[in-house]
Amino acid sequence: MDLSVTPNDADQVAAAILSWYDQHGRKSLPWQQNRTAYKVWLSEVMLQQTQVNTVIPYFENFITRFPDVQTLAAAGIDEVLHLWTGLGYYARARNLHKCAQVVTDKYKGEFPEDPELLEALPGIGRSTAAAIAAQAYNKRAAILDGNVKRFLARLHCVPGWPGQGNTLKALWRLAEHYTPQQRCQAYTQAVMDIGALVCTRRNPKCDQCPAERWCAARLTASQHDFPHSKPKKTNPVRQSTLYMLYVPNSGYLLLQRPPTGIWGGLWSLPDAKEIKNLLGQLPETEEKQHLEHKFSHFTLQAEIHLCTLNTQQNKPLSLNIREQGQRWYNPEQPDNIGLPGPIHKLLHALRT
DNA sequence: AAGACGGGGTC
DNA sequence: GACCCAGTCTT
Repeated sequence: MDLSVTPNDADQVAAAILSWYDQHGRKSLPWQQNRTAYKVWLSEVMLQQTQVNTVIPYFENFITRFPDVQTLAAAGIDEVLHLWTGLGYYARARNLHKCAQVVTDKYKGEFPEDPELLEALPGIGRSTAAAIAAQAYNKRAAILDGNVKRFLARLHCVPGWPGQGNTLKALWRLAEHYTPQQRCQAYTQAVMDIGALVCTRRNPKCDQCPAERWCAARLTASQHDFPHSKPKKTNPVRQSTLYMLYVPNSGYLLLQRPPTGIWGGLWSLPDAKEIKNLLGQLPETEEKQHLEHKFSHFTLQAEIHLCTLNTQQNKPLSLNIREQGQRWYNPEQPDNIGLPGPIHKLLHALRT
């Protein structure tokens, strides 16, 4: 690893990056128009582990429904999760909502400028705090997202994969090293753009890169070796049984999942144990479907039991359904609630 | 320090 | 089908 850098190098590299940004950088992303800290924050949280093109429609929907942080703070979590459905990592949506409330109550609706204060807010870590400080307030703060990690790992041939402690430490050191005192808003956008558009994972366009002349990987033709990829392990398979319990004139029974864990806070189908708790017994299965869904860390295989409960049998259920965390869902008139993608698909595939 | 947490895009 | 992505939080 080549960490033999001098301040002079950093100034030159940053100047080249800024010059590249003026010519080629992205300046018309939705959150760059009429820029506010609220928009920057919302986009940055959405962009955690999610790519720009996926985020754009979600961002537009959120801004339309929640034009400012107070409106978002005042909304119900169910509606926030509903608009978030499909983005994944639903803890982000819960933290987003909580953060909006803290900013509204504690900061009178104005996001703080200090990265340390920003990082103390729910859902804002070191990189996102820096991104908000730099992009919304043009303060000097170093970011280190996936794009910047790849760019810096190549620039200095940093060994290891970015999940490793030492690797991350080296990358943060480099990120701090190159971040300039001036024009930090443009610089942070520039390094992200370079990572996304030029220093891509495969087929990097080194001839278009403003840092080509300083890049250790380019010099040794080892761009494809950096950053090292995460050691892979085989994903386990988890099996479960889920019930699509239909009650005429009511809909399908959904239960809200716990706030943490898979599909946290979202509404999903009950499993056999939950059905038994509610009905005292398992209803007769009319039809079975198979569901397979791959998560990043395991594969879910579920057997879906389709059941219909007639009105005479469902007395106890009718009473219990008033409990919190239980609801009927009518696909014909869907509620604005958070539904996991595969569950939404199941509930709406029946209309044949 | 390591693992949990999603769904979509890409090749 | 494998791999990756504008990270953060929990243990």
